[in-house]
Amino acid sequence: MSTSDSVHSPSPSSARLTRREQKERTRVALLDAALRLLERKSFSSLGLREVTREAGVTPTAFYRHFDSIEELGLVLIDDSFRTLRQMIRAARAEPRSPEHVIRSSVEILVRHVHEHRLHFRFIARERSSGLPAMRQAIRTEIRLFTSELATDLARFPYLDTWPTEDLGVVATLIVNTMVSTAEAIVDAPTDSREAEEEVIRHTEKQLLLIALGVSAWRRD
Amino acid sequence: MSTSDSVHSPSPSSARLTRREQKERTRVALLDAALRLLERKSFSSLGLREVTREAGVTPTAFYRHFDSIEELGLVLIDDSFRTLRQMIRAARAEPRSPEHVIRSSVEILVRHVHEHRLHFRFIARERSSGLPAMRQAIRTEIRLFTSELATDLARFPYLDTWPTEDLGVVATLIVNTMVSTAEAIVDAPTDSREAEEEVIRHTEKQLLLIALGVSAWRRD
DNA sequence: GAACTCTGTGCACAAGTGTTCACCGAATCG
DNA sequence: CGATTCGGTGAACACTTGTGCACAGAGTTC
Repeated sequence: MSTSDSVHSPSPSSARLTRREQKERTRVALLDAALRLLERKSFSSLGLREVTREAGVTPTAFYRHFDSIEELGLVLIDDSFRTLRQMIRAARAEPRSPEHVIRSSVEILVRHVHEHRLHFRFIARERSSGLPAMRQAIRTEIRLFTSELATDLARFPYLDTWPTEDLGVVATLIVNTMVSTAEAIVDAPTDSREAEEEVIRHTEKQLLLIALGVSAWRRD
Repeated sequence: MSTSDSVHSPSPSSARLTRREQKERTRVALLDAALRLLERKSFSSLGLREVTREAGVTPTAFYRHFDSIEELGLVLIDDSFRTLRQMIRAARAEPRSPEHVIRSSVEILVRHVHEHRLHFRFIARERSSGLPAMRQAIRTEIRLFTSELATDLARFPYLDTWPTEDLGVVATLIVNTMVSTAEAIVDAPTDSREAEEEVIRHTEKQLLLIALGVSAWRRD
């Protein structure tokens, strides 16, 4: 039990806190605790008391921050997708020489999955299992990402003449591949470097295959 | 509450039952009840009492059939994959003219998802969320399917010269696409015919794209 | 500095959970 | 037919859960 420190007795680093700071501190403590527990459990089996116990807070304190665990879950999804959007922005900012776009995209994905492992794990878990509200939120977020990718694709020469539907099909295929890759990395044991290298190699080949298919598409 | 019929008072169709029959009957009643509940809940939040209540049986009766709910879950996975293997056998038995292989494969997948909606839903849910034992079981089953597909691919002309690793990459890509499609269909509202038509059309295009990519692969 | 605000506490409660036990009645067996 | 087996019941247990209420004590405001 390492959670013996009460929230009331502040850590030695910060002598005294304003109320806002204090409240925010236990709020993130609750969110972190939940995320930590969600590494091993699914959200639907997550208990309010369980979270507060992990956070080192009484159950009743929970209600000062959230009306229910569902609400906390939605905040968690929001946070998770915030980091994912950061990733996408990073990927777009990258200087994109066409021949290295695949390698660098996969590299960025892998790095972000490692840096925000718990967030990705949580999304992967709840994507097809969670409460309807969560699944909906996740799905629309992924859909949004997909359509952004489609408009990005439309900027490439040759692809700019494609109908939007077909661009969407390609984008969906790419996103699905990326999602599978992310899930594979999250599920893989943390230490096995070579297993991950294999996943990366496979993903790059799959994306290359898709790219080849695209360039052969209307050549009949 | 339509579960008022006790298991003890046999349905009028079958006057008297042997003990084996009777036991098997409540066993499948438990499994069916669980599967029914799992359409709306995730397995980790499934309670023993909940299942027995839905099945119209006392909680203690459960232990006459399973040691725990986890065990019931594994049986459920087994059953689910039994139907999936049926599907694969059906797909392989189909006369496979190369130009229609995509259309017929997708058609078979869609039909089976509809006929065994609850099984597919269950697998989709627990694939990335369930207990470790379940996830492991599901993953190895999908992996097995993938490698079978890879050996099938190796029988095609032109592909028979490919290294097994690359065949595996292609097979994985195809299976991922199929899994995504199955999930989309299971999640879609049951009535919307046009939404499903769109999913089918997209899937076929994606598979065609992959096929094109494959045929362009070593032409550099 | 006094009055107030608010975040966290402690206690209580009803409801639900998994599991054990003795028991019952009908199918099975000698 | 009598004895036995066994799939079901019902009551009881020790817990855990979510939630409500009164209260404490530190931060805030006048």
